Amino acid sequence: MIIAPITISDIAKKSKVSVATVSRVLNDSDKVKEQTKEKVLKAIKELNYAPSDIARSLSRNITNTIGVVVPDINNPFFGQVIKGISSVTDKNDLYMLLCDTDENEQKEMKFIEMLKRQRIRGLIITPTADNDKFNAKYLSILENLNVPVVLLDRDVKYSKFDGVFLDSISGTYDAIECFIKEGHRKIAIISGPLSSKPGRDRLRGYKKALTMNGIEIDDRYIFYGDFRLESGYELTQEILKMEDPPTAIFVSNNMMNLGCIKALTEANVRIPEDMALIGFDEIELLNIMNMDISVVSRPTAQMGEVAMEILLDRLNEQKVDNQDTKRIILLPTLILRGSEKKAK
Amino acid sequence: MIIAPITISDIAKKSKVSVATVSRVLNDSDKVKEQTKEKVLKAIKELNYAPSDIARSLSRNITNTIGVVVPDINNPFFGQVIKGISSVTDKNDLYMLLCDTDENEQKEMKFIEMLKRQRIRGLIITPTADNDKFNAKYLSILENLNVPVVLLDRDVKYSKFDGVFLDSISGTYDAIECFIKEGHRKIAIISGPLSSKPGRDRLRGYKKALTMNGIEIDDRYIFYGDFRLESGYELTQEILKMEDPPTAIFVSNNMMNLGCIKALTEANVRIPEDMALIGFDEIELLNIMNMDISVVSRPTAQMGEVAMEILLDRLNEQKVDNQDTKRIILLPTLILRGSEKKAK
DNA sequence: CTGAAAGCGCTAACAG
DNA sequence: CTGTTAGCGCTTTCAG
Repeated sequence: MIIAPITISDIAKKSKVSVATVSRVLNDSDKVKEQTKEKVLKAIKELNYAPSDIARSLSRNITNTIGVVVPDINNPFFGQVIKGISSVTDKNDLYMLLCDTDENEQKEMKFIEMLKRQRIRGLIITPTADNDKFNAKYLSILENLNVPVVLLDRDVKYSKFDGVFLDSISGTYDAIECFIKEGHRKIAIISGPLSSKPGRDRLRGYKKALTMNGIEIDDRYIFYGDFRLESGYELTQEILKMEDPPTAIFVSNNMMNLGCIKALTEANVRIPEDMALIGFDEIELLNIMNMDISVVSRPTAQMGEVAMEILLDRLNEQKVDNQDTKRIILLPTLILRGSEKKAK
Repeated sequence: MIIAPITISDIAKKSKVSVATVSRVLNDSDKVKEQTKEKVLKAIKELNYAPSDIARSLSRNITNTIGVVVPDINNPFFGQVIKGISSVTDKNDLYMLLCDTDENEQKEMKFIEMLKRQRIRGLIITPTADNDKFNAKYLSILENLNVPVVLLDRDVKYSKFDGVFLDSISGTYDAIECFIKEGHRKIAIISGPLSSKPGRDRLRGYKKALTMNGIEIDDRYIFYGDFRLESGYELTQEILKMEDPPTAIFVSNNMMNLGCIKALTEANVRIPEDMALIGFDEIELLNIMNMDISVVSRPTAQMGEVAMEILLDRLNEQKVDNQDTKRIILLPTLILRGSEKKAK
């Protein structure tokens, strides 16, 4: 189904001026006599004309679309991030080409190449692999885009792209220190996998907080999960079976946190009377259900906004080869709701 | 930051053929001698060339992008829908221009006009206003797009666009009938606002089920909410205060359902021993937390898929003016988890 | 099989 | 102020 749309020359003809003049009123560049301008505007209205951005892009040799590549739209984190990005694109007449990689690296590379053909002006991306392994092919594809790239939440090793990240270490540090101030001494952590940076960082924050507060690190209290609900559930059960159990648990992400809460609830362990708890990331439902769990909260929408603003700056830059990488590291907020308390 | 990308003529020059030939190997149209083809391919690889989709679009007078306009990405329903749409676009070399209207009609109209300039080939949209009021301007903007439009979940009055919807009536009907089979006779409904079609339909399904099963409709058991959590919460409190309370409640959407559960929990009303419950729409986290609430479940991702497939069919159609509107009405599924049971 | 050349719809000098 | 014209990067006849 193809319907030839109205073009600029249709307007020119109808209003008896040249296409150049029409173009001028369209971009209100130069001066156009008020009278002719009105004629043109009238024709535009009558024919219901909308200029073709694609012709314009070709002619100007620049588009107004940016690419956004995320691993999973259904993850509330990315939903928020996209909202944040949109809020900036909306104000700047930019379009968002959205790709959902499903955490699939192959798909991701394909998307990036598609976006290159679309001549996106810039890219905001959360790479699928938060990998340590150096992926030369991946990096070269990204670099071959030849447009500014802003990383979001996940880094790409050996790259010098701009990025917006979160300081996991300090978030965890604050949480643990809060436990300590409450009087807890035996504090467990359900950590993420050490192969991921957030996993490592959160564990690091935990250790640092203990050390700085003169509490010895006890390996028995360190548990390694995989960020999925089940592991939070199982590890919590293990914790409950310990001979000398902790009085507080820090859980490194929201899914494991749910698993942990599930295990505690099933075992009739009251929070915080029997076990104090702080988790990483909000869980909206818990708040709704009046379950007051303290969390380290990330400014998600803001991450999207900031990423887009960095990108915008790059787009407006004059120098082609600005080498100074902009890396913004946002701080999470510790939100206390009582679950961190220590029984007297 | 602008870097002139490699063009087709760079390739032509480097491989010493004409641009026409390069174009041919790019589209593997016509026959190209194997040998020259290889030369060209080699040059493409070496220069890391990617053809410009926008130049191609202009020349072919057709793009490969479709517009998707939703009211709120953060609503899990639309997240799923987008996944469904993506699954089809991915396979068909189509790009998705995504717009989030924030339930704002002005924004929505602006987006549609932007999409027109982008010369999208088709549009999938969930209109902001599920309105009865006839909005001539809105309709004309949509029609002026001059591309196939597929409505998703919400209808536009007096339009003849294709669409994918959900049969709310039958979903609710099944739920209520299930209550009745369990032995419930006093069944309440927390309905949505009657100004919305889903609101009306769900109430209609409720009434129909009662009538068909010879149970008189008792207006005291009909409560009107606004689809938001608070109203579910408050109305449930009202229900609990009734002199002759129902033994079962049907709640018309997920947010009100949460509110209802919250109220029941706070009042120590056990589900289903003290009050049976079925809600409309899944709430993922309830399942995770082992809260077994029966629901009428919508095939969300499938709605997106189907919508995109309808659109695809339209794009491939020969006739420009195919008048037969395609309207698919999907059936929800009643998922029983025990919360519908009647105490003996 | 391959090249020349006209256009796709618009912008941007360059004249006038 | 306004018109003419040469592209933007690609596809697509039309010849050869």
